[in-house]
Amino acid sequence: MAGPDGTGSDMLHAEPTDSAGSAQPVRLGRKRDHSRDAQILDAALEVLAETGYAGMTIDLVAARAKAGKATLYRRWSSKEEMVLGAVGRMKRSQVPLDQLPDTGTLRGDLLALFKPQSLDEAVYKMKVLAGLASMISTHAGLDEAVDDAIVAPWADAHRALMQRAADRGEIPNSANIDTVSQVIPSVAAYRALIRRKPFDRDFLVSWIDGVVLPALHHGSTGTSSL
Amino acid sequence: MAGPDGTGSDMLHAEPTDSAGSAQPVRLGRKRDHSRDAQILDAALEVLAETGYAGMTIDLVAARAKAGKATLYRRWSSKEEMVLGAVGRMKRSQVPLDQLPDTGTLRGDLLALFKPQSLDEAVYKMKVLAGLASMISTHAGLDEAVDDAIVAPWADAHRALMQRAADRGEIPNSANIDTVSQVIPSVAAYRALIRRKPFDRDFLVSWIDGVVLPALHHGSTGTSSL
Amino acid sequence: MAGPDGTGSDMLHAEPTDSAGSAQPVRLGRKRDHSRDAQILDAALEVLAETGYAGMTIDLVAARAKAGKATLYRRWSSKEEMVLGAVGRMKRSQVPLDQLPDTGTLRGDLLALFKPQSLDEAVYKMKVLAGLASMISTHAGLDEAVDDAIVAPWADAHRALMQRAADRGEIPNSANIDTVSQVIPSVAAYRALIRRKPFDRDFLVSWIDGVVLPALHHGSTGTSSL
Amino acid sequence: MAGPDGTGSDMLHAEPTDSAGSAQPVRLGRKRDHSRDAQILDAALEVLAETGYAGMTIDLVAARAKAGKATLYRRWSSKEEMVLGAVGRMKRSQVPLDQLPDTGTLRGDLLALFKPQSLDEAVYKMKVLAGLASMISTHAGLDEAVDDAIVAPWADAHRALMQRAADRGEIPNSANIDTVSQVIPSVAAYRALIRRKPFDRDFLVSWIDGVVLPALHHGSTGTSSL
DNA sequence: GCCTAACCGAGACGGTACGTCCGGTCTTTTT
DNA sequence: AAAAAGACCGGACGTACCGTCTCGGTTAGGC
Repeated sequence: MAGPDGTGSDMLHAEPTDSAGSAQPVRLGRKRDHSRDAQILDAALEVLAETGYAGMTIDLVAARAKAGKATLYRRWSSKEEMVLGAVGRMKRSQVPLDQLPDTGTLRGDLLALFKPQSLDEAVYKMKVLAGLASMISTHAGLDEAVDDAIVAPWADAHRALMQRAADRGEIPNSANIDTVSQVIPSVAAYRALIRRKPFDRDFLVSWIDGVVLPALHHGSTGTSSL
Repeated sequence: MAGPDGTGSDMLHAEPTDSAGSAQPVRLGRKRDHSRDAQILDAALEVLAETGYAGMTIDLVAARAKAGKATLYRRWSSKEEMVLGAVGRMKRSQVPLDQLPDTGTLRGDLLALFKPQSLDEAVYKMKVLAGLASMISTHAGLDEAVDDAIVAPWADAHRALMQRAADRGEIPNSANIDTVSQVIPSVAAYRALIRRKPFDRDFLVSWIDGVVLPALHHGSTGTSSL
Repeated sequence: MAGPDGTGSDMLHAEPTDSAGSAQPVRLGRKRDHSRDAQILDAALEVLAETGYAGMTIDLVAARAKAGKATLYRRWSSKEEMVLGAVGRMKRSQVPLDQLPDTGTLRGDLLALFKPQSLDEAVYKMKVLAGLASMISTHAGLDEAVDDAIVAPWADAHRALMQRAADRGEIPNSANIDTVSQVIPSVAAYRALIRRKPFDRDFLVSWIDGVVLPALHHGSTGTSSL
Repeated sequence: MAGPDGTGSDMLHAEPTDSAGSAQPVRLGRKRDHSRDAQILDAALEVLAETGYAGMTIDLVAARAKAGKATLYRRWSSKEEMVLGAVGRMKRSQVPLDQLPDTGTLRGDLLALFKPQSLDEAVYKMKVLAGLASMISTHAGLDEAVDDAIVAPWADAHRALMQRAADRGEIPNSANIDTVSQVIPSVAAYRALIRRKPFDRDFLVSWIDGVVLPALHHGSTGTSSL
C-alpha cells in the first residue's frame, strides 16, 4: 500500500505519462532522493522499537533521520502508511529459505532453526511488531504485512522441513503439514506480542515435543475417524 | 502519577487495605462511590469496542458515563490505566467453567464449546482487545490481564474437557494436555488480534482435526523417542 | 446583598415568619455558628490581599479558616457573594468621623488626616480593593460597596473639613465643596487601583496645593462666568 | 513561561532584534505570520468587550480569529499576556492629538472635546478596560498600559488646551496645569471603572465648573500662601 | 436523658477552561 | 522542484477550580 519501493507511490503529482500528448514528459527540478527512504524507515523502526507506535511521533522520526516533516509526508501520506512501509522493509532481511538446516531428523531440524543469530533478529522484529500492534486493529493491510514479514516465512520454513521428513518417511503422509507448520509461528507470535513472555528454547522444546511431533506422527483425524 | 489529593496511593486498589494496625483508621470526607467504577469502565469498554483505543477520548467516556473528567482521573492516573482497569473487568463475565458441554466424545465437546452465544461474547471481547492492542506493547500488566480475561479461561475449559477424555480412556494419559489445551486459544487469539481474520467453524474444525486430536492421540514425544 | 451580618441572609430556608399560620415557626437542629463568619471573612480578606481575586480559591479560603467548603456556601451563595461580604466587613473599621483633626487651617486639616496609622490601614485596604478589582466589572452592587467602604467616608471627612473652613470664612461660600471634596479620594483611588503607584505625602501635597485649595478659594464657576 | 520551541525568548517582542553582531543571521523555517497578531488581538478585544475577562476563553478567541490555540500560545505565554498585548494595541487608535477643538474659550474647548464619536470610542475602551480590571492587580505592566492607552492621552489633550488658554492670558500662568489636567481623566476613570456610573455631560460640566476652571483661575497655592 | 434536625470538616462529584502536545498541511529559504 | 526548518489549524490530554452533594460526627434544642 503505497510503499516507497520505486513502484510509483508518488502522491502529489501523477506519473508524467498520463497526460495525453503532453509537451514535456520529463520531470523538472531536483530529483527525489530515494536513498533517504531507507534512512527514514530505519529511523522509524528504531523509534518504533523504542517507544511503540503511540510514543512514536513524526517529529521524532524526522529529527532522528535529520529530515523535515514534509519530506516524510511527500513519501507517505500518513504516519500509518510510513509504518506500513517500514514493516515492509523488514521482509527483505529474511531467513535463507533455501539453505535450511539438515540434521537428519525433523526434531533436530526444528531445533536447529532456532539459532542465536536468528533469535536476536527475531527479538528485534518482535519488539517492532509489539510497537505497532495498535495499528493492526485500525489499519487494513497491516496484518497481512506483519504476517508476510514475520510469521509466514517462519511457517514456510517449518513446512519445508516437515515435507522433507514426510518425503523420507519419518512422518506419515497423512500428517496435516499445512496446519501443523503454523503452530509454532502462531503460538510464538501470540506469546511474544500478546503475552510478552520470552520466546526461549524451553518453550520451543515443549511445543515441539508436546504438540508438533505428536500431531505429525499420528496423522490427520477426520470426522469419520470418531 | 498520583492524583492531586495528598493520598495519591489508592489509584488502582480502592480498598483501604488497612490490614493490621493501620495508621489512620478514620477516612474523612465523602466516600468514593465505587459503584461509579463499574459504570465508567462499562462506558469505556463500549467506546473501546466502537472506536478503538485511538478514537476513545476521555471526554467521550466521561460523557457516556455521565461523569466528570476529574472523577475518572481520581480513579485512574491516565487513559491507559483506565483501559487496564476495564480489561480487568472483563474477567468476571466468564464462560461457565463448571457446566461444560458433555457430548460423549472430546471432538464433540470441543465443537460444542463453540456456540453462538459464546461466539457473540467472544466477538465483542475480540473487538475490545483489538482496540487496545496498542497498549500491550507499552504496558506491563496488560498482557497478563488480556490473557486472564480471554485466553486463559478458554484454555482452562479445553484442559478440563481433555482431562475428562483422558479419564474415560478416550485419549492416552501420556498426552501433553497442558500444552495442547493452549493450541486453539493461542492460535485463535493470534488469528483474531494480529491477522484479523474471522474465527469461524471451518477454522476450528481444521485445527481440531489437524493438530489437537492427532497430538493428543499420539501422546507426548520426548527426546528419547527420536 | 446577602451579607452575613445577622440580617437573615440564610439562603436555604426562608424566614420562619413568612408562611401564613405556619405550624412550627421554630427552627430545629443545631444553630449556625455565626462567629465563624468573621473568621472566614478575615481569611478571605487575607487571601484576597495576597493573591488577588483570580488567585483566591474557595478551597484556599476554607483551608485557611479551617472550615469546609459547604460551611462557606451555606453562608454565601458564591465566591463573589463571599467577597462582597468581606468588603462590607471593612466598612466597620472606619476613620472616626466625628473626631476630625483641627489645626486651624484647612490645609493643615487635610494634611493631618493623612497619618501613618491611617496610611497603613489605607494601604491594606487598597491591596484588598486591588485584589477584587476584577469583580467590580461583573458584579452589580460591588462598586457601591467599595465606594461606601473606602472612598465615600474619606470624601465625607474632606467635606466636613471644608465646610468648617467655609463656616469660619477661610474659603468663600460659593466654593463647590460637594465636588471638590471628591477630588483627593477619587484621584487617590485611581492612582492606587489603576496606576498602582504609591499614594504618598508628596502626591497629596501637590494635589492639595495644585487643585483643591485653588478651586475652593476661587469659588464655583458657572456657565455665565465665561 | 517559554514556549515548547527551544527559542522561548521571542514571546513579547517578535522582532529578531539582531541588533549588532547577531550570532545566528539566518532564521530557517516558515516565518511567523505577524499579520495574524493583529487579527487575534482584535478578536480578543471583541470577546473581552462582550464577555469580560472571566468569560473570555482561549478557545473562543482562537475560533473567532480562526486560529489554533498553539498559534496563540506561540505568541503569548498565557491568556493574561495575550490580553496585555491586546491592551497595548488600543494605544494606536488614539484621539487626534494635533487637531484639538478651538472654540475661543477653555471651557468651550473642554466641552468640545467631549463629542459623540469620542464618546463611542471611550465607551468601547471603557468596556474593554472594565473587562480586564481583574488583571491590573496581578500584572505588573498592565497599569501603565491602561494609563498609556486611555488616561494619559486624554490628560495630554487637556494640558494642551489649558496651556493654550494660559498663552492667550485666559488663565494665569501660575496655574498648576500639569496637575489640573489630570483631574477629569482620573476622576472619569475612577467613575467608569470603579463606580461604573455613566460618564455623561452633566458630570463633565459639574467638574469643569466646580473644580477645573476654579483651580486654574486661582493659580497654584503653595505652602507659603497659607 | 434521649431524639431529631441542622450544623460542621473533609472531600468526592459534574462541568468547564487552561496550557501542552501531536498529526497533517503550508510556507520560507536553501540546494 | 526537492530539501530542512518550522509555523499553522484542529483536537485530545491531564490539571485546577467552582459550586453541589455526601459522609461520619457533633451540637443544640424539644420532649
